[in-house]
Amino acid sequence: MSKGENTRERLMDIAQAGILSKGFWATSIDEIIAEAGITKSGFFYHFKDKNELARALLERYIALEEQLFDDIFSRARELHDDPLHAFMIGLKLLSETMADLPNGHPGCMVATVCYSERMFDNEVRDLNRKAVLAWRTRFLAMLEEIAERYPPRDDVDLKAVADMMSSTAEGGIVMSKAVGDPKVLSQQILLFRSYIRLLFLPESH
Amino acid sequence: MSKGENTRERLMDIAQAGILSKGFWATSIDEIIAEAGITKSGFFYHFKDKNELARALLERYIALEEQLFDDIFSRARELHDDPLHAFMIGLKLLSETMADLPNGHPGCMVATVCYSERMFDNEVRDLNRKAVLAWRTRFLAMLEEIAERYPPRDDVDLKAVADMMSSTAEGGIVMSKAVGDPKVLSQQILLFRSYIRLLFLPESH
DNA sequence: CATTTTCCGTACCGTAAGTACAGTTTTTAT
DNA sequence: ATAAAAACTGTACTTACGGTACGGAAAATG
Repeated sequence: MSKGENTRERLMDIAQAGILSKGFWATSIDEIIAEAGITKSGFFYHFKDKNELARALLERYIALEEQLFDDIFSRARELHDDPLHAFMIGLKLLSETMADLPNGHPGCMVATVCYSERMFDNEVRDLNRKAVLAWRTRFLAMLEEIAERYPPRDDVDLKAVADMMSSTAEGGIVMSKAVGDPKVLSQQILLFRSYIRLLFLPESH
Repeated sequence: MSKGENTRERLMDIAQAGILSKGFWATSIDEIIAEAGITKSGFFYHFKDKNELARALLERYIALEEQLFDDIFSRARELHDDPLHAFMIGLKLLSETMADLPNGHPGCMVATVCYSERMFDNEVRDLNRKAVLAWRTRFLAMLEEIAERYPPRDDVDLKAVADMMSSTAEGGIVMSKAVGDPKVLSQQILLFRSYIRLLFLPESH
């Protein structure tokens, strides 16, 4: 990593920490550059305005999430060949990963953008939309494979069930932040897992 | 309603619309007073600062939500005496109510506060926490009544299931906003309903 | 009719985003 | 070693916003 890239990453780290706890427009550039030990001109050399900072942060965040999902669900598939059981294992791993975050999940950049959408340009909003639709596609593929082998016990739209994974995460993060209890998020993921079990797993009499 | 209260309400209406679409700190006082046709001094007569505006908005929002839940689930109980079926009817009604919102759900003030928590004082954050805990209590009571008659088919913490109602709503709102499709929220509520059915309703062979 | 409530007008302060632009240091390629 | 490109610094400025201070006026109310 070149020196320029290094500084850029550092600025983004500092910005993200502030943004997820205080909100985007409450995190000042002055504050970011003070912590980074750089001047304002230096900041604007890397990002032409705050919107570009937001875009960069969102892109990086989305890529990291994709990586996390890839890691967890491919690991789960290694542990069990059946798509349903692998998915269940993956959800357990995900729940544990979330529970192990020292101060709870810091917040989702996607939700941050949603709750101040008008302040970002079309490019940022579109990036956000595409990330969520990519999650939908990812989980829909898993669910379709599951549904082939295990007929669902309720007439549901699998696309909506795929969205439920993301929705559970987003909702869980908000709830965790609201009540100040990091456990709520992992608990909600486990409840989604419980739903998947009841929806697909045949009753064992 | 006196003239003062009237103006106060109008200011809050304008502020809320801006806040839910742009975020709290992106909605300027100048912008609010311009739309309300009032001066800055007039604004600060009603709210000593923006924090007090946030507190007032949150209080009003929470009260309205409580009213909505009261209406829907008491109406549902009128339609069916059994707690499980009444809950299912209530969820259907809630889903329809959300689907009927012309431009989709405008956003949840509770989530807005969560995603800029450090910018609000303890009073506002505490108000937020209490509202979420009140939702938990409300739905937990319903679920306990259900669980008495219908033994759950999975070993779950009913408190977490109660939280799942709020989590589904919060997550659904974020997802709806992200993909730009108001239907996602009502869809997610119906999936929560599907979970409740599978969790409590005995299999009909 | 007196008083309180509900505002208006104006002037001001500090902070933040962003611009402009010239100059300087540090890397990197040749 | 040196030229060129990359990564900044420094200063000065503009605009917008949150918030304060304070005197006064219109309007509702008892």
